[in-house]
Order: sequence, then structure tokens, then C-alpha cells
Amino acid sequence: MAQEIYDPASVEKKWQDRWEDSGVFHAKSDFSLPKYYCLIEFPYPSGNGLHVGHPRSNTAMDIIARKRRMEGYNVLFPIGWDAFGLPTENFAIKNNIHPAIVTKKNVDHFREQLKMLGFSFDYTREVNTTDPEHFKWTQWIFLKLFERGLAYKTEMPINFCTQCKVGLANEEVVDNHCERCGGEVIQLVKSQWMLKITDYAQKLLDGLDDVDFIERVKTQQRNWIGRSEGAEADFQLSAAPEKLKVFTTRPDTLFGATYMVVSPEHPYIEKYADRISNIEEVRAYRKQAQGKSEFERTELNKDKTGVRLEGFDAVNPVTGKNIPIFVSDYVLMSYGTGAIMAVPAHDTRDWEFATKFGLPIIEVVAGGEDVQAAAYTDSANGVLVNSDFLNGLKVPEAKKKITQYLEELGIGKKTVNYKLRDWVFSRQRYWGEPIPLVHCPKCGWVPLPEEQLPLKLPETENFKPGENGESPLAGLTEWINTTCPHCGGPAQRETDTMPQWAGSSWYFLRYMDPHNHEALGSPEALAYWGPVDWYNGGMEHTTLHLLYSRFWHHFLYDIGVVPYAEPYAKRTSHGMILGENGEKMSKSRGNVVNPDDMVNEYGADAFRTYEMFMGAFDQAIPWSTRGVVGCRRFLDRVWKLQSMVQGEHEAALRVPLNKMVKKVGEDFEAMKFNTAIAAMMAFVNDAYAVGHLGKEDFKVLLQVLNPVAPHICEELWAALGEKTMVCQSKWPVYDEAYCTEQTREIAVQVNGKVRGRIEIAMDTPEEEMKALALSDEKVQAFLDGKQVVKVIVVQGKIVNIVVK
RNA sequence: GCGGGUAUGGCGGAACUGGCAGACGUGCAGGAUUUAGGUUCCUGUGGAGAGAUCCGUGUGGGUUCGAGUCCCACUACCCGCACCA
Repeated sequence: MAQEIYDPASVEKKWQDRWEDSGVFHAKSDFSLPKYYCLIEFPYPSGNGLHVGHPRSNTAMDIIARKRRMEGYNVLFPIGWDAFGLPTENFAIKNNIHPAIVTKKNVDHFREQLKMLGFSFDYTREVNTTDPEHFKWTQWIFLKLFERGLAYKTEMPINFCTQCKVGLANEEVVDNHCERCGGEVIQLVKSQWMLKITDYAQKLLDGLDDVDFIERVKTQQRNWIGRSEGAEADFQLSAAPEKLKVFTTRPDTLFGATYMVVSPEHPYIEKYADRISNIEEVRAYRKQAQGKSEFERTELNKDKTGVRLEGFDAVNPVTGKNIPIFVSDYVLMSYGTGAIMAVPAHDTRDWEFATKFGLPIIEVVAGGEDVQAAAYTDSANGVLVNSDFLNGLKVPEAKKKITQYLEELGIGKKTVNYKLRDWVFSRQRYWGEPIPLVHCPKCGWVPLPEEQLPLKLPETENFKPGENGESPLAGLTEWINTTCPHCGGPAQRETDTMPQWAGSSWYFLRYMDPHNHEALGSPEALAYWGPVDWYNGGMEHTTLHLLYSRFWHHFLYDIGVVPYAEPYAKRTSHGMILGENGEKMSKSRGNVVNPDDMVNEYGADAFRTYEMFMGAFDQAIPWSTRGVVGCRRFLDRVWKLQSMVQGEHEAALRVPLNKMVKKVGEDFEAMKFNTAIAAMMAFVNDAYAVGHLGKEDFKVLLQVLNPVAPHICEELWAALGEKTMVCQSKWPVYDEAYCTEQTREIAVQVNGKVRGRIEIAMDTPEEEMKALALSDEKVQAFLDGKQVVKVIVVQGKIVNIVVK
């Protein structure tokens, strides 16, 4: 028997060492075994160390990984470090220390903390995005994208602090000012590398049909990609021989287009500046709009603003009427064509704008209220009016007919538009993967030959970005100056680095074959381990990371590197852990809970159990240290069960045990960890009520509890005389015959209110249930003097007597 | 403003496809053990009422024999956002 008193400190370290020494959690490279790949998002090793949010996802997937091993799968449950990134770089600059040193220190700290929690990671497959052996392949993928024309350079604005003279991430910009120095932030246009994710918009959308992602995630991905069908239409300019192209999802309302709006950045404005009589006013408006970030520009603009382009009208192609053109910042250059036809009667934003500027509102779809009072936007049921040849048609038919009409005249066509934009891939930073391209005055942009990868970061003392928002690498002439791999002439390296997203877009593939020097992974390993069977992560990564990595994976599939298009078969999400006061945990709020303290005080198992027990896995839950105490008490009670073992099986516990095993298994799979643990607690309570339990009963409890609280279970398992570890045992099977009680007390209702109870066998026929219910004494009292209209009997559940 | 979510005891939460609301934990109260505190064990614990009973799942309607669960309208809070034409 193990010690009388449960002491996590002595138990936990011992088993962590045994797991490590025995290598029980190493994934085997025997590709004939049934495999299971469990994945968590690899952490960013921040200087603050582990946060209580990390163990939530980690424990959940650790439970699945441990259960799968017990079910006989060859499990891959890896860990790595998403280690490039801004905080490390900023820390390095501030403290004048190399980011690689900071990274190493943080990674070591994180690893130690994770080990302390007993996760069954295969540490032999660790990856680190900042390791040249890893980013060699990140650069390799980029070159493939470049080769296929999916990487291109274009002018894009960056946030630029006018005081620090450096480019800033969105996160560092608060209210148009630099988060660090408070200086004013402007938009500085720079030439940047872009990835054409938009080429994959449809594939990324279609791929969602074949994967098992929780619905919320699918919806968010779909909305982010934002496919919409509509039409393009050309409006002739009155003052120039050109046409203004718009995209609309409501071509049916074309007869109601009474004005147009272009984005302040629309190229026609400068192109025809000499024909716009109030061009200075327009430029002033544009300057104002540029001062705002896109988010501000759109959010703050509750009250519509705009300026008319004087003397520069357009012609509505179906009515032939001249209509004015406005500039307004509610139209964005980055979506559609940067210009819209405004139909105030049937679009809320247009209606607001028209009302403010006194523009005509013409109803072309009937079926709503007065369009002078509010826009009528229902596109399903309306019927066209005031629209010549469209009159009388329903909206969907009108859309078809007008689109055909525009196509015949050659001034429009059916189009699909996506909200998704191309991915800005350049960063003017030091701590990222160098972009392996060389610019040659003769040959243009030339990729580095594969054998020259990895292109490592140059050694330097200065990690600060250049004065004009340039990369810190821009000042390192020795590194920059090189020869063109194509013509051998003098050339210069690209100085921008890749965003943090690059490494995280494919890291999960590297786990499959992490030490391969010839390829990012052997075809056999990639075919065997992929796709990831279950990927859990935070909702905050639902759009960007998930979409970027799916994009890269689809691309790798298209060029034959991986044998399947979708990287993740299943994706789930966990809720955020809030501070004890119900607010988001943050240093500034002073409500941060440190995992180390919890482990020291209550043990890793109690901490893990609480993280899983605290509430619904997908919901945000406030932290409660009282809850950890409760979980520790439960484990103490489990510990004490070892002195209550008598014989092999306890008959009185047979049904509770089988029910519990069934529920725990099912609940783990559904990520209902809280109710699984509740079921185990209830079983322990049952055993206490009986006063003892069989040795085999206890072993089964240890087996199902083991994924949640592995250390204590190993200790108790060993104390029972078992030679192999509980994590190596077989997941227990339950007997369906003992999963339900033989008899049950059910309620008898009269007019829907519970009035009595009867004890019945589960298989009592309905007729008999009815007779029993009607003869119940308490029920009789409520039937007295009334007429029984109807009796509803649900077998094994309830009887409801309807009386008048 | 748009999109998505959530709302149940003092607190965290449970409730399968509509069938006994409050499992499990916490907190609280009482008891046992203990010199005492703590620990542990046992009992009770949605509200009102002496009681039979009545009232209770954010609000207001509805469907149903029966609604936390389904439908309609609303309110509050949380998350995301690129006014997406």
C-alpha cells in the first residue's frame, strides 16, 4: 500500500521521470499500426511563462491522447515553440540581448513548466520555428509559393510612428498613437511581399464541407472568406471617356441607383483631378480619411460623411439619367471595385447617406414600408416596380434578368466577390525568417537555390528597425550585398522577414518527421500521420492561423508534397479562463493566476482536474481557487479508497461502476470533461456509502481517472502490485447490461404537475404503467371529481394524466 | 452598425432527440471525531409557507398533455469585425 497521506510533491516528480525514462509517450515510426494524431496549438514562449489558459487545451488533448494509447493507437502528441515574434524582439532591443538567447531561456522555462504538469508529449519531436533546421523548410515553402506566382510585391501601407521612426504592428497602435512613446502614427506606404491567398478562396470554402470542425468555427471561416454573388456594372462617366465599374449584390435595384460613391483612394480622382472643380476639398477629405485606420474609419463613422465630386457625374446605364458621384470613406478600396452604385431605397447605409445629403430615394422593390422612412432591404420577397422591363418580377428573377441584360450590352457581368484579402507577408523586423530572395538589377527578384537554405539571420548587435520603417536587416550591407544566383552579377538580399504566422502555418507537418534533412517530411511519414485527427485551440485563432495554415496545406497538396488537401480532420475550441473577478486575466488587472503556485500548493493532478472540471469546455469561465481545493479533496478521497479495498468485485457497485465507465468514455469524446469528472466523483461517493470496494473496481476507476490525474493513478496502480503502468493498460470496457438500474421511480403528473411517484421496472409495459399511476393514492386525490380526458405514458419515464 | 455566442440557487455549473429543474463541486448551517483550530466523516441546503401547497431557468407572448429545451418579439452581457455594397 502507498503512503497513508497523499503527497503530490513526492508522487508527481517520480512518475514524470519514469514516463520520460521509459519513453512510453514516444510516437512509434511503425506505419503498420493504427495511428492517432492529437494536436494543440504550440505555445508562444513568452517571458511571463505558462498561463492557466495553456493547461486547459493541453490537459484536454492529453486526456484524448492518453485514452487513445489505452485504446491501442500509435499516438502522436507533440509539442513545439512558436518562437519568432514581437515581444521577444522588443525585449531584446530594450535589454540589449540577442533574441535567440531570450527565446532559449523562455523555451526552457516553458518546457519545465509543461513537464511539471505531466503532459504526455513526445519531447523527442520538439520543433522550434526559430531553429534554422526548421525555418529552412519555411523558406522552402515560400520559394515554392514564389515559383508558382503566389508571392508578389505591392505597395501597402504600414503603421509608422513619427516619433520612434519605426513601423508598428496594429497591436502597438492605440487611438492612432504609438503605444510606447505616444507619438502620432501615420500610414506609410511601402513595397511589401504579399501571398495570394485569394486564389484559394473557393478551395478554402469548399474544404470546410469535408471536415469535422465545430459549427462556430466553420461559420467564422466562411464569413471571413465572405463569398458573395452579384454583378459588376459599368457606369459611363459624363466628363471623361471612361466607365466606373461597381460591384453589387443587388443588380436588380439598378433602376433605383440615384448616385454613386467612390472610395477616397479611388484612382479616378487623381486621374481626372483637372475635371473635378472642388478637387482641393476632395483631397482634404481623403487626407482626413487616411489619418484613420481602416477600423476607425469604418467604426467611428456612424454619421456618414462625404464630398461630392463637382462637375464629374456618371450615367445610370438603364435609366440614362445623370447621377452625382460622391467620395465617402464608408466605401473601401480593398473590397469590390472601390466604387458602389447607391440605392438608398434598399440599402441602409445608402439610405442614411442620401437622407443626410438630400438625394432622391426611389422605390424599385415593393413590399416594404415607405422607403422615404427607412430602407427596404428584404431581397427574398419583394417585387420590382419603377423598373421598366423588370416590373412585376421577384427579386431573384430580376437579378438574373438584369445581369443578362448587362452582359448582352457588354457593360456588366455576373461576378463572385470575396471579402478575403491577400496576405501581407512582409515584416520590417529582425526576429523572423529571412525571405530567401535576392534582387538583381538585371534579373529582378531571384529565389535562392534550395541548397543555400536555410538563409540564416545575420549576426548583429542592433535589432532596431531602420529609421524609415525599414527592416533592421537593411543596415547590414555585408549581409545584403551578394551575387545573383541567376547571372552571378552583384545583387542585394531582401531585408524584410516573414510574419510569425509563417512558421505556424505548417509546424504540425514537421512533427511527423522532425529530423528529416532531405525534405520537410518523408512522403511515408506525411501519408501515415496526416491529416491531424484532432486539433484543439483558441477561438482567437479561428480565422487567421486556421485559414493561413489551411491555405499553405492546400498549396502543398497542389504541388504534391502532402497527399491530402485539408490538414485538420477535426477542430475544436476551448473557452477562455477569466480572472477570479470575471474579467480577462491580465497583469494590469492584477488577477493573473500562476500555474506554478497551484501545482506547489495542490499538486499537478488537482490543478489538471480543476481545469477540466471548472465548467463547459467551450465556455469562458472565471477562475476559482476554491474549485481547485474541491478537486484536491476528491483526489484525497480517491487516495483513501486504497484502504477500503475488499475482495475483487463489490456487487453493490456493479451498476454504478459500469454506468460511470460508460459515461466517462462518452463524455471525454464529447469534451464534456466536467460531467465525466462529476461521474467519477459520484462513483467515489457511492463507494464511500457502501464502505468498501473490490480491487478490480478500484483498478477500473484508476484507469478512467488516469487521463485526467495521471500521477496519483500511477502511484495507486503500482501500490496494488501492478508491474506495468496504468497508462499502458487497456481502456476498460463496460457491460451494457449493467448500465441501467433494474427499477426506477418515475413521476406521475396530473395536468403537467407532479402529483405522485411510482416504482416500476424499466420494462413495465405502458398499459401497466398507466394502471399503476391511476391507482396511486396521492394521484387519486387529484382525480377526485374530475374527468380523465387522456393519459400520456412514456415508457420508463413518465405518466401524465389529463383531467377536466 | 454587422456577425457569432451566452443568460439556470450565494457562486461554478448539470439536465440525452420536449418528459421528476438544480447532478457534481463550492459556499453556508448543524452534528461526530479533536484539548482547540485545521483536517476528515455524516446530515441538511432554490424561494415563500406551520402545513397541505404555491412560486421558480433574463423579460413578454405563443405552440404542447407537458417547455430551461421549440417558435415570435425584446433586454442585458461577452467575443469578433474589414460600414463588405
